[in-house]
Amino acid sequence: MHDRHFQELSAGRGKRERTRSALLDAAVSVVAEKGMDGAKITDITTAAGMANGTFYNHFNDKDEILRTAAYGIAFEVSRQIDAEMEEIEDAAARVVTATSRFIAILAAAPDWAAVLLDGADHLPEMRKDLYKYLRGDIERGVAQGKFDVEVNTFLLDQVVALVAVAVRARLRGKPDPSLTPQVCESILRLLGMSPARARKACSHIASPR
Amino acid sequence: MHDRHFQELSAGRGKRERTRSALLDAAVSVVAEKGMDGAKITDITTAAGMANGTFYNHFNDKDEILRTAAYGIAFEVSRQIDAEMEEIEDAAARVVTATSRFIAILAAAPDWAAVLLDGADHLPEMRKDLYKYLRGDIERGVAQGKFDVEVNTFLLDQVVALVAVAVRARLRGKPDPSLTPQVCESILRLLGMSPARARKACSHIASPR
Amino acid sequence: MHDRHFQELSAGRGKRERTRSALLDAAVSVVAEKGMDGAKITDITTAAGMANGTFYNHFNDKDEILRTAAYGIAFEVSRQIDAEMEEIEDAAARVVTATSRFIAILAAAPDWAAVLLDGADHLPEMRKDLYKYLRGDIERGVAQGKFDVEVNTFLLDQVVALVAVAVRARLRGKPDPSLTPQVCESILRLLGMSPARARKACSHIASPR
Amino acid sequence: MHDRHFQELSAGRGKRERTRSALLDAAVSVVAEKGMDGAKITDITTAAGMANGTFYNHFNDKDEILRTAAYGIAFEVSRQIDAEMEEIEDAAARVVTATSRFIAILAAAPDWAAVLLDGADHLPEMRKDLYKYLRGDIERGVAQGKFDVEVNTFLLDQVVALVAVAVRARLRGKPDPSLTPQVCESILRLLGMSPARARKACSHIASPR
DNA sequence: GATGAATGAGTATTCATTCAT
DNA sequence: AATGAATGAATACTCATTCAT
Repeated sequence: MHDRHFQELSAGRGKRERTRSALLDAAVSVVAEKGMDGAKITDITTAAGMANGTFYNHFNDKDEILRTAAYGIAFEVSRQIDAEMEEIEDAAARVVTATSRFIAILAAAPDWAAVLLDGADHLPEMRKDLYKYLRGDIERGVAQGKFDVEVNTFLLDQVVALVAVAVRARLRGKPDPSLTPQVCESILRLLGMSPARARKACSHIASPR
Repeated sequence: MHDRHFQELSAGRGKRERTRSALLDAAVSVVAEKGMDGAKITDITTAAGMANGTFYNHFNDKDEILRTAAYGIAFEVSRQIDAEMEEIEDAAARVVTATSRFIAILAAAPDWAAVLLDGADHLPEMRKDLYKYLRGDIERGVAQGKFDVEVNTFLLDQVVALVAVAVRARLRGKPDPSLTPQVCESILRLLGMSPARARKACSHIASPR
Repeated sequence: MHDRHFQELSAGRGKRERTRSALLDAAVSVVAEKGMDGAKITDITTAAGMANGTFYNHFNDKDEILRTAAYGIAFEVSRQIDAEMEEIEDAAARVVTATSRFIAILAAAPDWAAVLLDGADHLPEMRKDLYKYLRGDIERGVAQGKFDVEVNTFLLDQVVALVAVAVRARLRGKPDPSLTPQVCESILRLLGMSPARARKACSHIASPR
Repeated sequence: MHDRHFQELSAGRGKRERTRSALLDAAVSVVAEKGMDGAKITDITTAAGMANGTFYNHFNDKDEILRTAAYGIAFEVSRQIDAEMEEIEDAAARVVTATSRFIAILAAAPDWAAVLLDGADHLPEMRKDLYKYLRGDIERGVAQGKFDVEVNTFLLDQVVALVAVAVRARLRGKPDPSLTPQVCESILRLLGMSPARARKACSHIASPR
């Protein structure tokens, strides 16, 4: 959520940790601007206000810092969403909440969005964790009789793809309050809810900002 | 559908055309292997069995050849699908046919799939054409009372994303006959059909290979 | 004096000669535009409306065509000047006439000027012929008691340099009627005439155009 | 005056400066050997005993290093000549001294001569500074009644051309003690002095080496 | 002879990575 | 640990020249 997420995490820890975190934060902002392929080591160290050689005191190569940054962000986003979902029982509500919160968080932190979207392509392992949560909620919905769908990896891929479309649209254009409800409805339809119930389940969402 | 698609198109034409086509075919196979960013001019000319300088007799830069290749493939795929859809009136059947044929064609020509998937990211104009067809069929379905959905760009993005997920899954794993029906069902659900009708509309599909 | 000087020379001769001449004329205009270093074989053949391979049926390399073109032009310019000087006896008048005619001819044929100026740098042998004429006139002037100077190669270099400065100035700027008289005066001064006599000897010149 | 002029200037300064200077010195010697057009980045770094990539840590392109080198040399030459001219009042003596010192300096540093001669063609701005000094001295001579000439850019071009001829001659052949007096006389004649006075004003010059 | 496609050596430039200070 | 200069492999692109048709 913050431009200096990693530095905040390492506050109080040793100098080494702080330097490392500054590089991670710099990497995030550079990737947001230029993409993972376009990000150069020099861009990152410059953004961090350091000499380029410093990079290699903390990371072995570009891949390592990008992976670390992407995982760090994915972890933080998961953490935030988890926290807000603790008390929600209804599976449809859980899916809707997770989706809308996910979009809201990334809308508020476009740099993170860029890193996660780019990371999803370049770092296939990253999806796995995400899938665990998602699968749980969907299976819960099937058990509750709310969803009518076969739960498999391919389904999860589809759901994630829809969320990604929404995030990308959110990044690209100006805020559109109907975007989040739309994609939530789509997901619920995908999971087997009728259009009417899907709409109802999404009616209370306010798209962020 | 063939590894030498462009060469076949140019068979009988002059030497210049044949060389150009050989480069296009080489580009396709290189992109399939390394992606658009990873494809180097040298890779392409080597794959085509030519000197690197020859490339520049036919294209100005990587972008030009990749764009040409991607459009050429998109055109051919569209042509094939179009031909098969001429007589289908029912919008749901049209969507299902287009989707399943699209997946089938790309499953049989994985190199093409790679180029189109990569091209969809790098060549935004390429989506536009695709969208025109798609939008027509979906609007027809709404008019027919089959679909219950607001037709906008964001919706088209979602549908395309689902198809892309299917193609990617198809490329990645071994053939799974349930994959195409699954994604067709998902799309129909997205468009507002009930799970039951969606399933029925997809029941006759045989996933390719 | 003409854009197609070499073609005119070869008119009536065989096809081979005409093609060769077309290349020479093309070379002249390309060199005028881009300089000797900047002129590419392709530029020349394109300007001549031929395929690039044709070039090598007539010349071994770029150097050869440029040298041939430069010599051809130098020869033609010499010829014209010579013709006009036949009857002039007075050495000062000869020098003034040769200089002013030289400038006038090149002012009327800027392409030739570019080739000769560029050629003077790249083709040191070219100067030799020029020097023979010049030396004769200057020695005549010394014999006539008009000039007061030691005639050596270095002196000729100086005279030629002054002429070149005038031609360059003529090419660069808009016509200035005082330019030719000025440089003629300079040359006569260099050769040992008093400012007053030098001026008088140049007073009748009209700078070209 | 030295083969390592730039390195001497930067002696004692940081490593960065020293490397940069080594490249400048290398550039000077490469240009002396092959000319500005013929000088390749690789030639320069090789001559400096460095990897080619190092070049780009210090200069953006060939133009930048050549311009820097040419200006650096022009500055040093100007500085040396200026120092020796401070107390000379007589305009003719100033012109003669500047000219003969200029030739002497470049005769002792042929690499510099090559760079300045080439630079005069490629870097038109470089002439401007030179012209300022020259114009001042000539106008002074006119005011003193020593020179009889109209002072304009074209005149300066002529004077500079004569000096350049002398430098080139000096570079080409073996030392000729009469060369410098000769060109000085020529210049004074050009400026309107009589052959006799011109000769006298140059009589004391000893051509270098 | 003319053609023009193919060639490949030559050159500039970028950038991840190393390493002496 | 931090620095930042140096490195050199990788890559795009140009263009004189060759040669089969």
